[in-house]
Amino acid sequence: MPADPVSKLAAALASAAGADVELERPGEAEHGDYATNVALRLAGTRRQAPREVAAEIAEAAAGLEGVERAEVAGPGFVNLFLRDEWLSAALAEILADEDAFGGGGVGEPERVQVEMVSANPTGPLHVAHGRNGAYGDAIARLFALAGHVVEREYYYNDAGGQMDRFRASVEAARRGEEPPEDGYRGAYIEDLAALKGDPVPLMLKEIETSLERFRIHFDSFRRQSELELLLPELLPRLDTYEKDGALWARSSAHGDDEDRVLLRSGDRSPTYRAADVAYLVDKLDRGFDRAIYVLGADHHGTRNWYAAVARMLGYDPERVEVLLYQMVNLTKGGEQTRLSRRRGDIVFLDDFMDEIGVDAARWYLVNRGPDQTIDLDVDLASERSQKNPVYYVQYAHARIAGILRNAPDNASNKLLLAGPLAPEERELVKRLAELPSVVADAVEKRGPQGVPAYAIRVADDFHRFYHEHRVLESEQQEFRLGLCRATRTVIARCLGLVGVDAPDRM
RNA sequence: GCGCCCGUAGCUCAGUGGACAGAGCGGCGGACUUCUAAUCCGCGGGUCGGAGGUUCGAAUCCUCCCGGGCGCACCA
Repeated sequence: MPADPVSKLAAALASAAGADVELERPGEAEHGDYATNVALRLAGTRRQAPREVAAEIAEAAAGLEGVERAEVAGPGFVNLFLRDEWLSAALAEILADEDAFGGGGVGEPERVQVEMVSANPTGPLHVAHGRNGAYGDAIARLFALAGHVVEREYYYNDAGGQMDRFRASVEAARRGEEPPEDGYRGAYIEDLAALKGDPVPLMLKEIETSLERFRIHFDSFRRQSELELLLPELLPRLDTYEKDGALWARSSAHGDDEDRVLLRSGDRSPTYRAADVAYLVDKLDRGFDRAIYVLGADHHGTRNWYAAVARMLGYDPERVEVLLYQMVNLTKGGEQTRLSRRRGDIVFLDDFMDEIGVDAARWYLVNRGPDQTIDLDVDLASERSQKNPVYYVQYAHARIAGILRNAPDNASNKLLLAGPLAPEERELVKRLAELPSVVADAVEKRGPQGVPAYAIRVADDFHRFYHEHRVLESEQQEFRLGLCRATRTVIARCLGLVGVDAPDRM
C-alpha cells in the first residue's frame, strides 16, 4: 500500500460517514486543515438540509484519530482541524515510503508504450519536437511512477518522397547545385554535404544525440521501411476497396472521418497510412496493453484513423491512445518565428537548449497544459533565467541539501515533537502529502503541467518555512530534519518527472 | 463549409461543479552579524470573451454568438 496519508484520512471519514469523501485543502486557515463538501453532495439524495448532514459527518469526523475537531461551516462544508500528531505521523509515512512516495495507486499495472517525437530524419529536431518529447517523456515518467511498465519508442519515417527529396538535396549540395524544387535547404544540409555517404544515418545519429542531451532515452526505434514489409500480409485483413486505380481503406465505416488511400494509383507504392497499419499491429502484437501516440495538434485528424484501424483488425480501440499537444510559437526580440521546416529561421532544439539550458527547456515545455499553445520569448527565458520558476524550485532543493550536509551524523530519525508545530511546518507537511493526488491527477488527465505547478508550491512553502525557522540546533531539530529530507525527496521527484535536474548546490 | 484547441490580472499562464478567482513576471515599498537573499514580507492590479440555460451553487456543464490558432493530400 503506497503512502498516502490524506487518502487514508478520507477513507476513515468515508466509512464513518457512510459515503465517499474527498478532502481538499481550503484556502483559508480558519477553514481548517482539510475540508469536504460531501454533505452538500449528499443533501440532495438524502432529502435533508445540507447543514444537518454536515453536522452528522462532523460528529463522526471528530471521533477519528488525529482529528482535533470538526466544524460545520458555510452552506454545509465540514472542516477538519488536525492534531500535530497526525502531521507527524504523515511525515513519518512519507519518509518510510521514500523511494516510492507519490507512486503506486494503479490497480492493474499495464505494459505501456509511449511513442514520441518521431520526427522525419530530414533535418535536426526543432522546438516543436522538443515539446513532443518533453510532454511524452513526462507522461512516460508519470506512468512509470504510477506503477506501469513503460517503454519509449521513436518511429522513423525513413521511406517515401520526403526522404527522396532530402537525399536529393544533400546530393545537390555536394555537386554545388541548388536543391530541387521541394527540397531542403539550410546550413545543416551543407554540413551533411561535407560528409561522406548516405545522409540519413548521419541525421539519425544527430537526432539521437539531441534527444539524449534533452534527457529522453528511447528503448527502441522502429523504421517505416521495415514495417512496410509486413503490408502484403496485413492489407488483406482490412476493409478495403479499389477506386481510381488506388487501394482505399473503408475507414469511414469504422469511425474515421473519411476513407484513406493505402496504395497509390500508378506504382501501387504504400502511403504512410499503410505503414500506420503495420505499425499499429506491430505495437499491439508486441504485447503492449496500451499504445500511446504523442502527436502535434495538426495531426488531430489521425485520432479517428488509428481507432478505425484497430477496429478493422479486431483490436480493442481503447488500447490505442492519441495524445495531442498544441503548437509552440517562439518569439525572439519580439519577432515571431514560424516553426516551419522549409525556412531558414527555425529554431532548432539544440539552439534552444544552448540558449536557455536543458533544465529550463524541459520545464517550459511541460509547464503548460498540452491543449495550450505555448508562446515563449527565447530572449526573456534566457535573460531572466535567475527568476525562472525552475531555478526557484532547484534553489529550494539546494538549500535543503546544504542543511543536510551540515547536519550532525548522529541525528536521530525519530521525528519526536519537542513542542507544538509552527504554521509553516504544518503547511509544508500538508503540501508534501499532496504529491500522490498530484501524480494521480496528472496521469489521469494525461497532463503533466500540474507537477511543475505543484513543485513551485512546495518550494514556496519550504522557502517560507526556512525563512521563519532554523533547522540545525533548534529544539525541533529532529522533526525539522525529517521535514527537510521529505521535502527534498518530493522536490527531486517532481523535477525528475519533468526531466529537470535537482542540484545539491547552486 | 466541416473538425479539433484556445479566450481568466499590464504580460505569460494555473485553476473543469463548491466558501471572498490564484501563481510567476513586470510596478511600488520593506527585511541579510543566523543552516545558500537565486530567499522572505507587504501594497496595487480581474465585467473569468459575450448572451442565455442547468444547479442549492458555474471560470468550470449545455446552447448560441464573437475573436484567435491548427487541420481537412494518392506529403509525413
